[in-house]
Amino acid sequence: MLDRQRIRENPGRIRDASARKGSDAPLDEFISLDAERRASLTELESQRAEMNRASKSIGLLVAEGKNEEAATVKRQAKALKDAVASGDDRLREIEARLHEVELLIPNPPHQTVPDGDSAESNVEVESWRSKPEFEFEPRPHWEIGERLGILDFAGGGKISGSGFIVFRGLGARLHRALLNFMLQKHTEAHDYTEVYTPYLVNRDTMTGTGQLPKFEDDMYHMERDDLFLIPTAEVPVTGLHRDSILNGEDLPIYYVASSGCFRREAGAAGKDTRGLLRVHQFDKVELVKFCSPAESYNELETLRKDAASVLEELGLHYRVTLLCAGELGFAAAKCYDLEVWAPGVGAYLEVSSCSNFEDFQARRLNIRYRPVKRAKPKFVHTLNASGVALPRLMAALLETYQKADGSVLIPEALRPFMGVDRIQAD
RNA sequence: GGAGAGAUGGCUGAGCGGUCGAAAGCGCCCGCCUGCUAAGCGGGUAAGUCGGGCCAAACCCGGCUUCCCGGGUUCGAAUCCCGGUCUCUCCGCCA
Repeated sequence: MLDRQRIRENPGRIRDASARKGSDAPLDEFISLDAERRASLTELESQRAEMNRASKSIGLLVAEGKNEEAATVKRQAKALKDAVASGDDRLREIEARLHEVELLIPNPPHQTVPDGDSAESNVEVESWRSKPEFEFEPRPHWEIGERLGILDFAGGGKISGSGFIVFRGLGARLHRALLNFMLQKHTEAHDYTEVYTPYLVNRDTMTGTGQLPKFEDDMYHMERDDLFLIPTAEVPVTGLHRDSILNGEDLPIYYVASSGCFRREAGAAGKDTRGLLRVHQFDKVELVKFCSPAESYNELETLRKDAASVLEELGLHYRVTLLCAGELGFAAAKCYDLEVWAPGVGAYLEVSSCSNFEDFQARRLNIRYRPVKRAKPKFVHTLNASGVALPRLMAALLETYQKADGSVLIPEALRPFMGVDRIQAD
């Protein structure tokens, strides 16, 4: 959600920005509704002021015992009441429509975001180490996993359907080890506060971070309770400070949360879906920051480094791309993708999106802070990054550390969490 | 799931048809006092929005809205009535 005044004063700018994102935001409707709202608000308020004055004088007249005069004013007030009521209904209707429309306007991209409408226009900004060399043909993780008996795709399909996965034995332990490794890193080395949140959230929370109303089809929805399964911990963690005024001295606030993530992946059927590449349920460690507007772009850079440090410690080759405007999410102003190299699949896998939402989510969620004591509250900036998504990380890890004999070496950093230094077939 | 209690400003908490945007206290801010500090004294301290004071920011003035949310009664609702949400207590159920 954008500052209404910003749209009002610069509709052309916002229109261009939406176009860069490839969005057909209903700006004309917004502008006319906004004008209509302000006109009827002014009118209604003057009517209401008149009525308030009348009511107040009745109170005074009654107190003075002038009952006949009070009765006269009462009759006048009754007439005013109807005018106010109808004006109020009209305003409410306009406001509701205006709000619906404003929720569909995307966050404009930051000026450093390149133009473009496909992944080809993304800009690689960094690359860490190089692709590992193999003396044999590296296998994809689904082959490695099934040969070792640690990934059970059939089991997931049987109990839930395609796109659901079962980890077994050391595979399940590797899953747990990776989560613990990442959580420990972010809490101890990077000073994030760990939180554990609900996996089911209400409609308001889902709207606050921008998933609703546009992307309802991508979400699992519990109709009976009108609750949604979270697609990322970003949703509950960012929602944590909804409707509050934070103390400026407490900023920045850093949170890390490990959670299950649930995505219907409607429309993505058949695309990069093999193995662990695209599943309906996966675990992810998420980093979320709340900070002042002046700091948010610095925070974005450190956020990205914090997320990438996971890959570096695990010795996995990755690259960082700056997303072009057309690839940028609805709510983000700027976003880097972290892509880890999976030698078996022969592709870079997106394991983290590091985004600055500026005040877009904060406005929807009404999260503000006081820069200094007694100052007016301002909206915070919110950021988040995966640190990182688990299945694809595991895929890259299995493929990078596979050996000719089919076993997989466990990287040094992970051994304390695994208890073994290698996974091999029984 | 059943029964009961509650929801008021940054916090605690009073108010239970009119002058209440709301007592009092805490916290915070400004000032006074005092070698310094503490204490004391005086004052100020909710948010949003619209309009005006200047074009913008700060600030000031005025209107409107907001005492969990929605609806109703009334000229007038924090206060009365109805519905809902959440919190707490007890019972039931349950990992």
